[in-house]
Amino acid sequence: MEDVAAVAGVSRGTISRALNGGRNVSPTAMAAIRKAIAQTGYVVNPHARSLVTQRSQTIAFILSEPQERLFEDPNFNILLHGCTQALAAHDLMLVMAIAGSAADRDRVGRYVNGGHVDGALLVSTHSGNPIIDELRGIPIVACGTPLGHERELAYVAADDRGGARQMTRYLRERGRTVVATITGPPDTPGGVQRLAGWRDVLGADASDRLVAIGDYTRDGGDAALNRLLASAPELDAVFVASDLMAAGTLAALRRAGRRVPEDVAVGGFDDSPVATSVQPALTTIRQPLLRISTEMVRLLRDLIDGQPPARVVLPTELIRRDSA
Amino acid sequence: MEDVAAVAGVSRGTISRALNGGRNVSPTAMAAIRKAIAQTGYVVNPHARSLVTQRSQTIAFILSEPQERLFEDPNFNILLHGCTQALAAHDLMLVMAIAGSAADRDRVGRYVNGGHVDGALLVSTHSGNPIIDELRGIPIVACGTPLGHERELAYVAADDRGGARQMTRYLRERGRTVVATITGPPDTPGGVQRLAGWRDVLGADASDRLVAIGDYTRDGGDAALNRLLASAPELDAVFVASDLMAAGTLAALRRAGRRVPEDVAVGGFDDSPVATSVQPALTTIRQPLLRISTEMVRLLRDLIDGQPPARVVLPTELIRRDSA
DNA sequence: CTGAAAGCGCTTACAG
DNA sequence: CTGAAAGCGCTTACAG
Repeated sequence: MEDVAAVAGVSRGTISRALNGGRNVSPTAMAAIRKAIAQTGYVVNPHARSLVTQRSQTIAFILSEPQERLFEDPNFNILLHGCTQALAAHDLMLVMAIAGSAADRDRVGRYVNGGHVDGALLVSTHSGNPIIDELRGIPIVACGTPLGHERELAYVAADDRGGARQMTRYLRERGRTVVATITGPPDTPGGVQRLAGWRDVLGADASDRLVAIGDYTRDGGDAALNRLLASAPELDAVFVASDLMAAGTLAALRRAGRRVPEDVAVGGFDDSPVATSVQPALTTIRQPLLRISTEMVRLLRDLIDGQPPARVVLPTELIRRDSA
Repeated sequence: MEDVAAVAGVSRGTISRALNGGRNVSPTAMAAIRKAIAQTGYVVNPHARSLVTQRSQTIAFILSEPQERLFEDPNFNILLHGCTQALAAHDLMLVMAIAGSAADRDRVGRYVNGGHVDGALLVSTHSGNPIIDELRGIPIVACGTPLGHERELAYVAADDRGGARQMTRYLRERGRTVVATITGPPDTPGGVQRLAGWRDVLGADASDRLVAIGDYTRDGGDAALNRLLASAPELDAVFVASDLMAAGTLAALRRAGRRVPEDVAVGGFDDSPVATSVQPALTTIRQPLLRISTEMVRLLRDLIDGQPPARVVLPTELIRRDSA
């Protein structure tokens, strides 16, 4: 910077002003500085800048899943990609923070609280998320309803309940009479709300026999369907709370000799890449993940700018394919 | 830090020494400092530290794919996860950098050259990668052979050619006589080397009729198989250079009324999650992605420590499932 | 083993 | 519009 100042014939203070918005810099000085920067190949030292501004221009993307399962979830990719791009548009960088184990949480907590980042995007499905309590004073936006923290935390979520209603209604409209469901884990917002949406539509027909609890994995979906086949063998439709589980369901139905959709209609949730990779392709509920990403970033920036935490719930969309 | 010094009754210099390895700090001082830190809740300011050490303790994970296709590739997840964890083990953080467009490359180049990171992990399949030239003087380790930069760059790769040989040999040993292949793009190491491995085994039988060029996408695999069906309708086996393409191949074969593996055996490459999600499950070549991740991090740390660039090639493994 | 001091490279009131 | 100066919070020879 000293060199640039010398070449441009101005003081370092003026260089700094030119670099930061150009307020109070004469056109002449501006031009000289520009030329001097090009000539010297100068780049600002981010640490020196951060030291005084107290801003790092980076955001933590915290993955707080005990099993680190999110890494197998195709939704995660879209979210990560979306957030990275949305942040980049504002010249913010994303740093990955995996907080699976207690030790990880500790490390991530120290990192985040240590002033490395200006805020955090929190991605986790389970409630009672222990990392939240370790993050003190830093702006946070959660992805999905943060069960148990709805009040304090900003978050962006898809309309899980509404989406579940859409799908269940669709299955009934197609003439299905016994619509079972495979849920997500009961300690996840999707697990709770997608089940609630199903109940909304079935009303008095929502018997417990028709409910199997899944775990958002393919194998879990497979196993859950087998349980349903035992408790409600007459079922002719299943609303499965995630596409990945629905893929397992499809396999289980095949083994059981039930055709999809002829014998059993299967409706998924997510519209993740697996939806089109399985056979038959899944009729499902699309979560607007890209939109969720950009909204998360918007909310986080607002938070950093001192605005109060906000919540955004985004509508879902029914995608018709072959499984129902 | 001033506060801690006051509470512990020592100078800031001593605190700093205690924080950085504890060299030349008496046990008494050490204990007092520890207590003072706990009492005050002190955390070091990373920017101040980086300003003097010239180290940021963070590494860029650069995704340099024109189409940003890597985000749809399940291999990518494993790699990202593996790298994040391997870095975490050394208290290094990973920052995502997407360099798809020219504008992105510019941004990432400025970021990386600006001293934000201590090194970079470069993930990209295509050669002639323009970002490489923008990264000056910073330690880099590439994932996969960086075509055109093999000499200067450190990299970690799976043994593509050897793996292709394994698979082709396997198909022949199973009694298949006309083994076609669907390749990756010719400007990617996998595209080149997996084809070479196939040629190694087929020798004089490696007719161009049996080769279709793919693009590592599902649809590309589908289309490529259709071309093979036209140029070599008698084929009874296909070695497909990626599992994702193999998934497309399976779909195309189904439409063509050819049974897998009875009529046509299909061998994939990667052992990515799709391999087990398709029907029939893919016989494939496993790339040791986790191992690749840890090796990349090891090499990068060595590089940062001033050692010369090294190359590591890791063996692959044949995974037998149902498609061949 | 310890403290005083210089210095890392910026930004930002402040006075002009 | 501009420059001189203070200060951001650390680390690291240096002298003791």
